[in-house]
Order: sequence, then C-alpha cells, then structure tokens
Amino acid sequence: MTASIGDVAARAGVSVATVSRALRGLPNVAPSTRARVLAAASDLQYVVDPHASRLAAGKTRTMGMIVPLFTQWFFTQVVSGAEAVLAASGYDVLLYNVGSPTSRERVLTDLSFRKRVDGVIVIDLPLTEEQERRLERLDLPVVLVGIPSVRFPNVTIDNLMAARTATRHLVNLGHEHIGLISGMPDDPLRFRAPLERRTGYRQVLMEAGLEVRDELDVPGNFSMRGGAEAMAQLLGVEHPPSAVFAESDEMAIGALKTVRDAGLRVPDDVSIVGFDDHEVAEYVGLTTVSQPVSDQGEVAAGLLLDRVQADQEASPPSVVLPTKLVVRTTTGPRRGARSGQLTRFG
Amino acid sequence: MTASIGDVAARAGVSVATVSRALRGLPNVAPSTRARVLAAASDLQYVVDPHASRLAAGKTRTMGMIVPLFTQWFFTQVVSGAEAVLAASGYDVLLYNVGSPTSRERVLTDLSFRKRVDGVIVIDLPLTEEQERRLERLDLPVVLVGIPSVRFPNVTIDNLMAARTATRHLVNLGHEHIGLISGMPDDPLRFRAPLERRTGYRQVLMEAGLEVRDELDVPGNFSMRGGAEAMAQLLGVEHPPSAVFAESDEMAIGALKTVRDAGLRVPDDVSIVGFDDHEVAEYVGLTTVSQPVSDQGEVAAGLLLDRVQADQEASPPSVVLPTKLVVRTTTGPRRGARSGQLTRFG
DNA sequence: CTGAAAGCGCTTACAG
DNA sequence: CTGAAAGCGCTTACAG
Repeated sequence: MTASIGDVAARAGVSVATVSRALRGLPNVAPSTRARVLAAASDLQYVVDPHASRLAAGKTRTMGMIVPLFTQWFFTQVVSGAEAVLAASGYDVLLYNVGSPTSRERVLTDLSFRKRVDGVIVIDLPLTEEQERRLERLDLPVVLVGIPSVRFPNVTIDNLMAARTATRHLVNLGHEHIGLISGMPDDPLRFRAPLERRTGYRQVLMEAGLEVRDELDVPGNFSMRGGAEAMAQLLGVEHPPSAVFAESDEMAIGALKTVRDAGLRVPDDVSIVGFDDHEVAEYVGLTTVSQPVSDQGEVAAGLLLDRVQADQEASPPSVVLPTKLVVRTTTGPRRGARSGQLTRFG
Repeated sequence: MTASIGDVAARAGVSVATVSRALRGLPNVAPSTRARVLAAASDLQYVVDPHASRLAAGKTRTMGMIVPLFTQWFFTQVVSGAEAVLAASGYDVLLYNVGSPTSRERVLTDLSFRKRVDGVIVIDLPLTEEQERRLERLDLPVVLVGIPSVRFPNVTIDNLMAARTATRHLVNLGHEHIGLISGMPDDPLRFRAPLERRTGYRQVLMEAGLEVRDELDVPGNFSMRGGAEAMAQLLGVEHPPSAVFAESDEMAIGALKTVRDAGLRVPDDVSIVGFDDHEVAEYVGLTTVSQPVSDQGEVAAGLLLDRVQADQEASPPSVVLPTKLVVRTTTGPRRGARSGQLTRFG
C-alpha cells in the first residue's frame, strides 16, 4: 500500500542501496542518479520506515525525557526548551511521565527505554546510588536537570543561594516572623530542590538571630491549592508570620488568595515571595526568585547532543544557571518595624 | 552487550519463537517452559527491541499528537489527559510540536509520521479539504480535538454558545460598551475557536440592540502579554468599554494587569470575563467560561483506541463537551446603570 | 559511483 | 506445545 525503498529503487532503475545513499545525502552518488532517486521518491510519496532504519543502523534518532509531573509549569517549560533544540537536530522526543512512585521505580530500574532512545534527559528525579550506577552501565548518554552529579553532565541552579536571597529580602524588610511554604510533606524520594530551599531559609533566619519556628514551616505540595491551604494554616498559628517564602510561585499564588480572602492586605499585612518567575508572576505582581526555565532544557539538550556526537569521556560538565530576585508588589516593609531595623535592599 | 532474544533462548534452552511467545503471554506455551523463559529473561535483564518488534509485527504501539503550541496551558492539559489514557493501554506518545506555519505545512502535507504511529490526534489545527483527504487516504486512525469533521471522530466544545453566554453575562450586568480581546490578528490558518467566539460575541451585542464597534475588537494573540497590550489599546479609544470579553484566560489575566496599572478598579470600572477556566483563574478571581480540558484529551484518546482496536467503519462519533459560566469577582454591574436595565443573571 | 548480500532483532505462518 | 525459516524494510561493509 505505502511505498517502500524497493518501489523507489524500481522506479528510479537503481538498487536499494543507492536509494538509501541518495536519500540520506551521502557522498559518492552521481548527481544525475540522485536526482532520479529524489524524483522517484517524491512521486511515490516515499517516507523511510523509521523502525527498519533504526534497526539496521542501530540508532533511534529519538531522545527520552523522564519527568516527574508533566503538567506542572516548570516541567512543560523545560521539556519545551529541550524539544526545540532536539527537533532542530532531527531528533524525536519520547516523553516518560513518571508521576507515581511506582512508575518512577519501574522506569528507573527496568530502564526499559534503553533500546528505544539514543540518549535521555532526567529532570529533577533524585537517583539512588544504585540507580545511578545502572544508568551508567547502560552506556547511553544521560544528562540531568536539577540534579548535581559527578557521573553525568548536569544543569542546575543554586537553590540554596536563591532561597537565601528570597529570605534575606524579607529579613531586610524588617520581618521577624517569616513562614515557609515548602514542597511535598514527606516524599520518600526526597527531591533536592525543596530541601535545599528550606536550608537556605533556615540559614538566613539563624544568621539574622531570628527564631526558627517549626509551626511556621508548612508543606504546600507545589500546587496552588496546596499553597492556599498552607497559608490558611499559617494564619491560624499563634503569632502568625508577617512574611512568607513559598518555594514555588504556584504555592505563592495560592497563598495570596488565602490572605486576601481572610481580609488581609498584601503586602501591608503579609508579604509573600515566591520562586520560579512563573509566566503569571509578572501579572499578579508577585515578588519572586527568577530562574531560567526553558534555558535549562535547552542547555541540557545541547549537552546531550555533545555526548551523542563526540563521545569524549572528558569529565562531565556541570552547568549552574543564574537566578535573580525580582521585586514586585507582594513584598514590603513590616508594618510598625522600627525604621532603624530596616536595611536597604536595593 | 545488551541481551537479545537469542541470548534468552540459549539460556532457557528453547527457540527464539518460543521466547517470543512466552514473553508476550501467548497461549500454547507449557507453564514450565514459560517459567524458564521468564527466569532467563529476568536474569539477563532482557527488554525487547521495539524497533525490531515493530518492524516484524507491523504495529508501532505509538500514537502521535500534533499540537500547535505545546507550551500553552490548554495544550499541555489536553496532551496530559490523552497521554494518561494512552499510556494505560501501553502506547507511547510522540509529540509533534508544529508551532510555525512551515512545520505545520510540512507535517500535515508530508504526513511523515505515517510509518511511525498507529494513530494520531490532531489538536485545534484547521485542516484544508485537501489535507483532510490525504489524511483519510492514509487509512490510519485519526481523531480531532477542537475541529468538527464528518470524516474523523472528533471532540469539541460549542464555542459559539460559550461565547454567547459570556457576552450575555456582561449585557445582563447592564454593560453597553463591551470590548473583545480575540485570538491572533490574522492567522492565515484561521483557527476556528477565535472566530466562533467572536461570532457569539457579536450575535449577543446585536440581539441586545447594542452597537458593534470595530475599534473595540482587538487581537491579543492568546498570551498574557498580548492581552495586556490589547487592553491598553481598549483603554485608549474614545468611549472605552466598561466590560471586556477575552477569548482566553491568559489574555484576560494580561488585561487585568493593564486595568489595575492604569489605576482603574475591577470590576467597578471595568469588568472582565475570560475563557477556559485556567488553573490560575480561581486564584485571581477571574469570571470565565469553564471548559473541560484534560477531558478533551481523555475522550479523544478513548475514541482513538476504539478505532485502532475495532475498525468499525461506523460513522465517526462527534462528542461535544459542555461548558459553563463561572462567575467570580472580575465582573459586576455597570457603574451607574439604571437599575431597571439590570437583568438578573444568577 | 553502484550493486549484491548479509544482517539488524524480532514475529508469524507452517509443520510437526 | 515447540522449532526452523521466512520476512519485516532498511543500512552497510565489501567488491567491483
């Protein structure tokens, strides 16, 4: 029904080998022959069967991307950045959406993708020592996003410093009771980002001589709803915080709603700083730590292509992308702060 | 290096044909044999080579999704809904991101995906008569999202009615000058949704005896930034609108910012209604027309699986999913509206 | 510059 | 219930 390489060969009056070479633009094909083959292929609307081609050549022209939660804004942006770069080099991308712990386990342990991709990008998934070793033995190019590693090339941001900056901003505004809306309650997988951000938050409080109060550290599950609920909890404690650092913009946006629904004003009554610089942050005036998102995907894709093309076993590059504080309108000085306590912040 | 079916056969002491049958759970394999094969496969960490398998079997176990703009919220949700259903049935999904007109043209004309997928979902891309016919001749199952068709199964919403409802809501609140922030300025491809929504808007204005003013119809490119710019333009006309219908929530969110930055209040000075019920809409209090988004992907995937499994040539089903108006806090009565003119809307 | 042929790793009638 | 063998549609040394 649909034309195969043999049909093209017959119509062009050459062998299938020549068709294969002509179509792929290999050298050593006479210009006139190539023209005849191209014409025949076009007449027959021939497209190569990728499965046959990949089986014969041993290359898949496909890259895998393993992501924890495909619908979150951060992940869509990273995937999109990587996809653009990979598509430009002629690669398809196969998405492995490993939302559940079991699918995560299965993909990272079975490594069942190994015969169907030429390389793989893993986003944000913490790997056990064992999983890292198995991945390495595959000897398939692997690039990590958001996960530092000595084994694989990786692109990350400095979560600790970024969280310190966000918290310091609140301290500089005179806030003394500062809440934290963190990631998942107790994900057994221990994603790094939320932990590092919490550490940054605590460091700054301690350095400023402020008390670290456990009841001001509430999980928000990286969702708007979770952020809203976490904020409700924070408003209910004795001596509620006058400022909150949310570990993602989605959670910050949820928190914003809770504060306003409670009849309080932002930033007069409560200051909120987020993390990411989500597309919507600018539009709701959210102060946040901006990280380059689709850039992380693009850089990772570039590193992956480097690995595939030249298999230099140089030590794997680690790229750390910069973050910066973007002050908008959801943060302000603590009401009634003694002015002498207020440090300028830029 | 990595085990093939022959290795498993050797270790289990059977032929490759038996390994193939045992691993795929086909009948007519002695239980003891099957157990031996399974053990051998597990010992060797064998996974089947999908390219070889697909070449031999003629099935790809992969579905294609062709989407115009992968990073937009609406598309990520549809893709995610479809992906969940397809993955549950053991299908991989291959993403064709056809952002540019040229890539759109190429994919829809070359149909180069035809040998690598068992079926395809096309989202929102208007097809020419010629493209529809070529797609049909492929005799590959095709399901459309957002595109009515007599040829292919499709899932849509009633954009016209939904837009009428949104506009009627504003009319009922007493507004007489109602602006429209529409989709792309003049996309040569003529996506249907923006056109149908505009038609609904105009119908209601005319039915209400209100003037349809061209200068109140401004394109916003389906982005927050575009919506913000469109709103700025609307604020600059003579007799600016007291209410605006934005054809997407992203544009509505942009518009909201412009209104507030101008020192005006929502909804006291300007009412805004959006379209989609974007994840963030609830959190910014946006009145909008809610449409089931990931449902559209799920339903489409279901229709596609139906087609692949039973190739009943019954007339292709058309599923129309419901929309509903969600009134929140960005719409309110026109200031100074004569109360007699105000119709109840709740 | 071109072709004949082996081979990629599976699946699937066909025999037995 | 099991195996030998053909075949899926390509690519790639190897000859010439």
